[in-house]
Amino acid sequence: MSNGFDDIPFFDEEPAPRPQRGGGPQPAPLAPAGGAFEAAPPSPKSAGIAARAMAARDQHRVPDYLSGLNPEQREAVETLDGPVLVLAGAGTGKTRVLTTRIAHILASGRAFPSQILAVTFTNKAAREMKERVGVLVGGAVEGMPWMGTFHSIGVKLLRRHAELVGLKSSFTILDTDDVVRLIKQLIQADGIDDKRWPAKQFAQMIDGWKNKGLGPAEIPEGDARSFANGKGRELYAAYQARLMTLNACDFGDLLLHPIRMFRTNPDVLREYHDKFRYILVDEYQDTNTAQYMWLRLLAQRPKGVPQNVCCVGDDDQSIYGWRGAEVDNILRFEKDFPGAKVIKLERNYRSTEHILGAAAHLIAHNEGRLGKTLFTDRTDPNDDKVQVHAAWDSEEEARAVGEEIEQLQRNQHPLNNMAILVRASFQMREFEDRFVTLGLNYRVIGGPRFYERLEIRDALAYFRLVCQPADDLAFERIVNTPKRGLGDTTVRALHDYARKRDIPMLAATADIVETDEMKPKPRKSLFDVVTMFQRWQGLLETTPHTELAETILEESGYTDMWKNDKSAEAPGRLENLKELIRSMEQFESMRGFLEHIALVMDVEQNAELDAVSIMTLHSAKGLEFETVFLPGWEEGLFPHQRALDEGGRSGLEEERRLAYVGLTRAKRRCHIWFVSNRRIHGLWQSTLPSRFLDELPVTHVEVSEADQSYGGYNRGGYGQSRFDKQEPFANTYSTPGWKRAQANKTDATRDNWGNRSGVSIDRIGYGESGPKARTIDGELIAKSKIDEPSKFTVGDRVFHIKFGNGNIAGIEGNKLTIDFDRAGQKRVLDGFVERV
DNA sequence: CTCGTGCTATTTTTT
DNA sequence: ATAGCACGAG
Repeated sequence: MSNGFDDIPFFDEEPAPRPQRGGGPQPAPLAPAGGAFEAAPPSPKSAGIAARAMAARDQHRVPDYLSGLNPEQREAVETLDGPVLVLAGAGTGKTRVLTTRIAHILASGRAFPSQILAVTFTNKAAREMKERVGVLVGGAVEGMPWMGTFHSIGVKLLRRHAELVGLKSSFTILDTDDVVRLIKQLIQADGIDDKRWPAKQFAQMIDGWKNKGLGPAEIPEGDARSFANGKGRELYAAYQARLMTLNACDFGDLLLHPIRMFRTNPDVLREYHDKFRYILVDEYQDTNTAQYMWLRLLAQRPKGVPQNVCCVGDDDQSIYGWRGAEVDNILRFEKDFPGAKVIKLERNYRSTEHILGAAAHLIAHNEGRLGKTLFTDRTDPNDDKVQVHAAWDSEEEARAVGEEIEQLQRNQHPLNNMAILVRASFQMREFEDRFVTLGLNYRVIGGPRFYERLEIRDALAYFRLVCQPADDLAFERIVNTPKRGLGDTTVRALHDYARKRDIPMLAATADIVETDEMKPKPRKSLFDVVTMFQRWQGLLETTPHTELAETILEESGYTDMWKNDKSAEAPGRLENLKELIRSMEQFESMRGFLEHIALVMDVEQNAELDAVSIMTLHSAKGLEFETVFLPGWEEGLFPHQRALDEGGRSGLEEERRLAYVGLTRAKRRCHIWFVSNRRIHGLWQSTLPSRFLDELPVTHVEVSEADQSYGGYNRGGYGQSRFDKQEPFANTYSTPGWKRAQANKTDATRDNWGNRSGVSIDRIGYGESGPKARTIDGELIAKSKIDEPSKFTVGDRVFHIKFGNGNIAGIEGNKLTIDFDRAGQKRVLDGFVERV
């Protein structure tokens, strides 16, 4: 009680009032040394850390939690005053720095837990950070109310100040599905053809604008015109207006409303300036413009007051440009925050030198980097090089990977330490099929998510409507689910009635059943609906929420609907509904539960099972595995054709960063695969090895010729031994396609058929000239394919290695449509056929 | 209103 | 190939 802090509970969300509250420059150290910790409740762990930290400081010794850090990490942790940018390469201990920094701020008494704003992108990252800070500090995370995702913090701000942006504090959060349905209504209401102008596309446009921080008035004229015959802007405005009447926010609003609120209410902003003494941002390279504006508003300080902002990120791992992330944010940090200290973490603790060497050499092909080079001291002659494998087709690829995994398994490697990282999710199927046959456990990460399932969304709509009678989207979703004979006509009538009177649809329904506007049948159904909801609302405060949830699903006939459903998935859906109820148990109320899942759409996986992970490269960011398999390194798939077409050079660079992310996930072993034939959209396409293979350094990479046991590509895994019979095609590397790849590699403008011979297998992945960086020819290749006149003409008789002889039926750039004698009509790349 | 057929799109994903 | 969706018939 002596220092004035003792009465402030350590875990308290709001330790204010603080001595110097009320604006103006703030002295740097807030609490007297030890204040925060002595005020802690009797938690042995936190007291222990605190005591140790303090003791250590008194003795001029390094506190325990700092002692394991390398000098750069320590600098990043200990530079508490002023802006800091930590450029943390993959596997350099980024999370450790962040969490230790928080612990250090707390231990040195610089701030209370509630005065630290720590932002992440995903709930998973937030969860991990909380856990790890908890380990360091001992439970104090409970008292860190401002650690979370941009969105969850946004919600928190908005719930407090909703009225400042014209919302009520009870606003609902709409997810993508709701948004699309709402927009569709608006498009139709406007008499616009919703076939030509899909709601989904417009939802994405709005999302894009919001990512840039643009309201309806601020969007570029061109954008506004490009949708629905120039009605883009009006539609956007109408959408925002509709959200207001619904008292709802979409995800973008969770960022934009706080920004607007801060801009129009400087006094409120100042309150948060006083509050947040330290700001930390994870994965800074992924921030979009709106998040950037949000952050800058909060980070501002009066002149002379240090901006204690610490952003951690890696420009080389920026893989979300396509959804609005601005790498530029990280590149210009020093300009935005003058006097910033930039600390590079380049010492890698994760991977072997071969893996790092390969990754570093690959990423060096990108321009516009801040430039880091990962290194490790750890060199072990037993470490494998990165292995590149070729397979005939994707089926063989899956088979070979399966074999490799079984081999590792026989050598006592847990499946949990292995992952298959694909570029696109359609690639997963083949692996799954194969693993099912082999009886190999696997888990798919990031597939369709629990809360996005139909039955879950339906059930949630019921719950939402009970808690929020004004939630019209929920109403419309379930009013005729299960079927109650309420069709489009009825719902539209309700909708109109509600809009005219400016009341929610449920209320409108309650009104309308009192009248004779409806025919008897729908009227009866509507009456039942209204009665049910009134009953449930009455139970809301009195009945335990899980029990109420069950009641709702029973009484509404929703569970019966699935019980009577004969389809194969019905039992699973019922199971999911049970799971849903179970997951509600850990929440205090139905409202609390709904709030949680609006933001946290994922559900934790069963960690006990020993299984291989299968996921996309995107969802692999931040993870690590002993052994990583990277299949599908082929032109068109990886780098993806669309990234090339739509993103040009920067698209290619983002793909390359993705490759970098993939490689750096591996701790000890990394296997890359490419195939010669892949089925894309149902038809077989011949494929070229990815240009990224050319960009790997010879010193760290080894080409494994497909082993006999795999049936080898030159053994004719497919189509028997056609290869063996065709003289010129002794192996994949002397096919026309491969030759063309070689030709392209050295000179993209060269004749695609540059008939060069003598290409040996040693050349795969790198030229004889060794690992020197080459110019990036992605755009040239992409363009040349379209612009160049084809070497073929319609009607030509051609031979294809897989499909045999046929006649050309059509030509589109380098893609030929061919009527094959035996295989029927196919589309193939011109590089894979020869005139006969 | 419901069911069945035909057409289209098909990278990556969080909140 | 295939799944999801929209439209038209019953």
